[in-house]
Amino acid sequence: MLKTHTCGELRASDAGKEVTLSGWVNRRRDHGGLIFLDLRDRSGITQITVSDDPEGNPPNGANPSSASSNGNNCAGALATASQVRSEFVVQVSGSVQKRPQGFENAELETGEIEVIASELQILSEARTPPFVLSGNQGDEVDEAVRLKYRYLDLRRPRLAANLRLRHDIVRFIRNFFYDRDFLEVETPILLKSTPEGARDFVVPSRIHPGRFYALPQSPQQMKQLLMIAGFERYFQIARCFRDEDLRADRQPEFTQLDLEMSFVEAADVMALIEEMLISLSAEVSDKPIQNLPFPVLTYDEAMDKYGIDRPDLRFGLQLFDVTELVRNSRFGVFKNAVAAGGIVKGIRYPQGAQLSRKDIDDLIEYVKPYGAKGLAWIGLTGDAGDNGQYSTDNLRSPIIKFLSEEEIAGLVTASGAEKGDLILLVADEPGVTNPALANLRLEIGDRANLVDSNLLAFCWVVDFPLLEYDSQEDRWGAIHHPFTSARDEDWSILEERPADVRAKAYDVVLNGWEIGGGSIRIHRSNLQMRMFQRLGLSEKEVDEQFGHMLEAFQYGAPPHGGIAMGIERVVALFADAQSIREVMAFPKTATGTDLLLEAPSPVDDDQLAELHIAVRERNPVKS
RNA sequence: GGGGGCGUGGUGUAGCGGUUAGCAUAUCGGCCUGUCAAGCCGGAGGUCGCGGGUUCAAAUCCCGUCGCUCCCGCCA
Repeated sequence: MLKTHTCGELRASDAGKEVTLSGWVNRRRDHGGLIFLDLRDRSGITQITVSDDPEGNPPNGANPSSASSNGNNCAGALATASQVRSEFVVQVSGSVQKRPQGFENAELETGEIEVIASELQILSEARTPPFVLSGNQGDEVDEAVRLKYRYLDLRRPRLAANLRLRHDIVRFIRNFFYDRDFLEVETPILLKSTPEGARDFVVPSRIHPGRFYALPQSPQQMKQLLMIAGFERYFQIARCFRDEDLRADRQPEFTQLDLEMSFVEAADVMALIEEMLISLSAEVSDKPIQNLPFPVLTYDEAMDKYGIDRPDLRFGLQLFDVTELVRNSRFGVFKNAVAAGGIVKGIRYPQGAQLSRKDIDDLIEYVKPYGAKGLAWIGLTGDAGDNGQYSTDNLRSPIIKFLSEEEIAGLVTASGAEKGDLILLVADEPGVTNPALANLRLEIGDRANLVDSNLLAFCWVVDFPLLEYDSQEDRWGAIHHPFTSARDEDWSILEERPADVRAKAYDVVLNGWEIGGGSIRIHRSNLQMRMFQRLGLSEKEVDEQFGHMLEAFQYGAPPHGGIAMGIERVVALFADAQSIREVMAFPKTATGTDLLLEAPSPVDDDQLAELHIAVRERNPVKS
């Protein structure tokens, strides 16, 4: 070994030891005849002190010792140290010394000691890095630069800590399921394309011209087949691929904790995952869990109170519904929206009544991407009268003149607003009103500083609808996936009232991020067939695409269900990262490129020919 | 597919119609024995993403394009 100790382990109790360390030069502080090197390896940083004085010099020249030579090479080490630059890889031998009193560094684990170098050897020189790797300055650097030099970015303490945290989390998860008798099984990466769900990444077959494999969006079918195979408890840390547009929390390839269990009901899977998440949180985080056991919301409750199926419960500000109150309002925006089948909901902005017109306009702009045409707003600038009601004098609002006293009173009551608060309202179809207010709620939480970032607010969302109508394709589609079972009592209305069928599905949410979702599956082939038909697949299509599943269900399929959790999202939440890229070693950009490898890239014509592929130019050059 | 933001020495930024394109940091050289964002002195480094246009004059205004990013659609 080129080192006897790591750069993170030496303490005052090691004083006097002769050690050899190897690592990267984090920083150099050159005082001429005295040079300090901060030597970094993955375990930490140790200060190396290099001078031409082999005894190690007391501070401030209080006791200048003679430059006696005792056979080591301090002068050589000093000369080498003056050559050394940031990120050089060096090997140092020397003696561990307690630092002189007053010169300890409390910032460093090893800050009580320093290594007085007797030998210093450059193992590898380094070009000047494109950005500063020590400290946190690199956080400000353009992400494109960081991605191109990802191997340098990963030397930075924050990124390195994120990957270590990810390792700790995955190790914890594996051990948790090993201990509970789960079998870890690897499933294929080369699978079969199916039309349901996300767009597939596709791999051409050389041996079978014109045919393609698909990369797994998740190992869904394989894990169900493993249940039919009798394994009863399966899990896998599985790589998944989805060819869809990306976001801060979505990458084209990502990792799931995928698991499946036989002879269970939803409550069994939920209890197990809840236990896992509770102990995982205790293991890797100092933050307390806000509510135990995890609150369970139905989908309808979540949409009603938060406008979204993944509510951030770290703060209140529930939405309120005033559709009935304003159904016959003189205010046309409300009345017309309701008449058109829409809803009118709102949210309270605590102490928002005095926001500037610009701030309010910003909120209106904020809501527009979600389709809302605007925000109606009422500021409670003054006090309520003796009767508890607000008069026009004590309100600030462009719409007040359109509202009756009853409507104003009703709005104030429904919102729970008090003096100084601002009421914000959206009137539109539910598919616009809810997302607009849900995101507005987050924005208000942020602006009004209502979010306690030191909390872990887990919750379950259950009773999802099984199906949703796809107006573009004019058919019903599975919200979760086509193997999800309806609740037993709802099978009878699958054909007649598909919108009302609830699924045996459950999502687990942490601080407003959906970190996992699962369901109890259909395990009987006749019900699965009914489901496929409900989704509008012809018998031929079912046979071609899912025939193997239906056939498998005919050979003794146990009742089963499971869940999948997004590892990157979990790690990002525990790491306080804004993007899952921050917890991946080599992530791709928002357009799916790899700036380090420069992928995707063209391939040789020969290679294409072998795969029976012809590339069609997107914009043919006109000759 | 759509919308917003950003793009100026290596990095982070100021400048937003006429500047010698400023600052910080990194970098290079010199001095320096107690620093830990070391300090002090000095130097080098920019065709302002790219292309086109407007103008006497463009980093600055306009159009296009490329890249990064956030969001909508999409993501069972």
